[in-house]
Amino acid sequence: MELRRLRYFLAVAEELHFGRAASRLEIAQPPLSRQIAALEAEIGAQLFDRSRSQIRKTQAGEVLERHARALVDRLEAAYKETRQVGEGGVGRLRVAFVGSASHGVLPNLIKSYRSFYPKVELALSAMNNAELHSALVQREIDVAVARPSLKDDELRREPLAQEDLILAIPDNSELAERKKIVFAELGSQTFVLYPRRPRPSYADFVLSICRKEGFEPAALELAQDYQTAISLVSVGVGISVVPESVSRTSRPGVFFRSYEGYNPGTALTIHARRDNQAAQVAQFFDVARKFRRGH
Amino acid sequence: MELRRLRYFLAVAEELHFGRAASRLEIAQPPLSRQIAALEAEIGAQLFDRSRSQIRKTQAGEVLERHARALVDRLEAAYKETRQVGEGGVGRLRVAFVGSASHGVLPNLIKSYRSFYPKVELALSAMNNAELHSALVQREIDVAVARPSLKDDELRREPLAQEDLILAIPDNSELAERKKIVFAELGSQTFVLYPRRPRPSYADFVLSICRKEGFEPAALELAQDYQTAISLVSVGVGISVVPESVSRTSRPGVFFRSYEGYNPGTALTIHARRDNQAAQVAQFFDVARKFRRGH
DNA sequence: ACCTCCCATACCTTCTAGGTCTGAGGGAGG
DNA sequence: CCTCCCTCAGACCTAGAAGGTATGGGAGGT
Repeated sequence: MELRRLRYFLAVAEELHFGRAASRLEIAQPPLSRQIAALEAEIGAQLFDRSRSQIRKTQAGEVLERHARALVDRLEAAYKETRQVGEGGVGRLRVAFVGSASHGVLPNLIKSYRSFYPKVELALSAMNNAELHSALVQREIDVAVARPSLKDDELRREPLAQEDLILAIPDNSELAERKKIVFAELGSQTFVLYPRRPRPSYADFVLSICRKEGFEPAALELAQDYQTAISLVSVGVGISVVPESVSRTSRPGVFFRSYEGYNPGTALTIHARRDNQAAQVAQFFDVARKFRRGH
Repeated sequence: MELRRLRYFLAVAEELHFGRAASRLEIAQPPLSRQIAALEAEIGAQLFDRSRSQIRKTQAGEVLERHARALVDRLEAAYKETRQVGEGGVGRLRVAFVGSASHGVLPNLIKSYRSFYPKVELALSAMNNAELHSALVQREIDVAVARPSLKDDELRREPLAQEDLILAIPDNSELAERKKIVFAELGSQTFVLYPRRPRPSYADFVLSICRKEGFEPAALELAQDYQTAISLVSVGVGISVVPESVSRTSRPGVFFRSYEGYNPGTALTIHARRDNQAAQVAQFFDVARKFRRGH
């Protein structure tokens, strides 16, 4: 059951002449005769009629020829496809990102990657930082775009973007009327934040700004993710501290306003398992690097 | 591009463990590692991630696995089908016969063969002796049923049936009224015969009976084949000498009558090229032999 | 009857796959 | 933190399969 014999068989089936088939295969004629004989023994059927000067295929030979041709072609195609997947030109890349990344540079990065590698199927999903980390560890995703980053020595990381913080304010809030907003004066507001675990969380980060500005928020409201948080703001539950890029998408019921005061900004970082050697991942990182330079 | 490597690859892909895969393949582990490495080099893509204690397939590995499984299965199926065709259980058998054989033992022989080898596809066609011969030589058919036989040392032959001759008479002929018909008294009749070439032909054979009975027919009418001849009889053109078995099928306008006089009978013989070693042919001859004994 | 063509056999050579031993590297447990 | 163990890979040798050359035998053609 070796493919060499099928290839030899096909050569003979096409030439109907052992000598010519052998020279086409660049071997001598006797080894070819032996290989065909061995194939016939292995299959248990005569493949050629050699009784005359002109040899011809038997019925069994005709049947095998059809199959063999399809098999050899298909094997070649399989090798080719496998190689292409290995090189990263085709395949699949599973990317997950924090919800608040979906308005800034990420969509452009995705577009850019897609134009470089149009045959790579992208599986996109939104998660919070904790879910991103576990999905990476479980190998459910290949690339995670986290804010600001995930702490794990198993992961390689690459900064993607740095941006200022701004406030998201309900449009019925008196804050919306003010000309300028000073962060230190927000002590009486309700702050919409995300879950505090795992630490250090984005919530801790925001609270550290409050502390720096000299107050603890009067009230907190926790949302599971960015989408929920911005919805709570839009219905007037409270204000939220968000990356500047989300203001590019306007949303009914929500005003975005910059503020005066401590603004450490926030970063987006892309992550992948160090042991994920897939070409698609390396290429995603390459595109991200180029993208950041151009930005 | 050798199949062995694909089989090895599949074993590793299933076990995800070189040692276990090797023992399943009944080889040692190092040769297996080398073959997989060689396969990866040949394809030009990493197939397994070996960075951790637990091996895992890469994307390329997943792609190749699907293809490889299908390929190995299909090759096995191809070998099996080829073997079966070689053994004659399945395949194709092209049988041609003289038109006058289609009413006697031949239909029963065909039925019998079909019940023994239901998976052999039978291609049946009717020809005259000359066409049978050339079709056999050209390998357009595998088996020829001729009357009485074909003279060619390239052919093996086997008698199938022997039967008496009878007369086919138009129903408006005065002969149809007679109680008994004496062949020697048919000198004034028009005889419907077949072409005289190639010699010796059935026409020569019938004329030799006339000569033996002491006359030359008053007139001859030539038809290309049996079906045409019997049609000419049915419209009153003349009488014809035919094998007894054709009388089993009644035909409007034609009476079949036996006669008194020289009746050498006529034989059906099956033929095949000596160099046609196909199992289906041998099996057809076997069935014919059995059939003749039972008859 | 001889020649020619073509496939098969005999015998030798070469190369590839398999075996054994061993080392390197990571993970787990003391 | 060190050690042991597990697993894969490299070095080296062996064996077996595939390839090469020389030659024989059978069929067709002249």
